[in-house]
Amino acid sequence: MPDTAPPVSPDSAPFRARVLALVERIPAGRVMTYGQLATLAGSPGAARQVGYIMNTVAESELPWQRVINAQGAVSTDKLGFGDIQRGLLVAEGIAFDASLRCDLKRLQWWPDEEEAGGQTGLF
DNA sequence: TGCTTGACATGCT
DNA sequence: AAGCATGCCAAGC
Repeated sequence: MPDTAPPVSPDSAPFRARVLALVERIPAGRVMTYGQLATLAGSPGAARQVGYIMNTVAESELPWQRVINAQGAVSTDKLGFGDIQRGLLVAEGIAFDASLRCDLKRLQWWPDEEEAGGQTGLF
C-alpha cells in the first residue's frame, strides 16, 4: 500500500538537479549562460544559484566548463581557474576574442535544437 | 525559522 | 568601455 507518497516527482525535483541535468546535455563546442539555465530550470533570475551549484560539482564529470555568463565570458577568473575553463572550451572549438569573450549568438545552445534534429542558425 | 552567502544579470555613472 | 551598486533566488548554518 502506498503508505508513502513519492518524496519528489521529476517536476518538483530540486532546482539543483534540474540545472545539473541541463548542463549534462550541453553538447561539446556549445555553451549556456547562468541566466538561461536558471530560466530553463524554472526559476528566472536564479542565475547566481546556478553558479553556486556549479561550484559544488566542479569536480564532477559534468561539462561545467560550458556554463558561462551572459557576457560570453567565463566567471571563474577570480576563482583561479578561468584559464583552465577557457582552455577546455578552446579545445572544443570555441574561440575567444581579445576581451576573453566568445560569440554567444553563435555558440549559445538551446535544448530545443536537440528536438529540432540539428543546429539552428548555424551558418 | 530567519539571516547570510554567492562561478550572475541589469542599469546607471 | 569599464566599474560600481542593486536585485534575484536557492542553499547552508
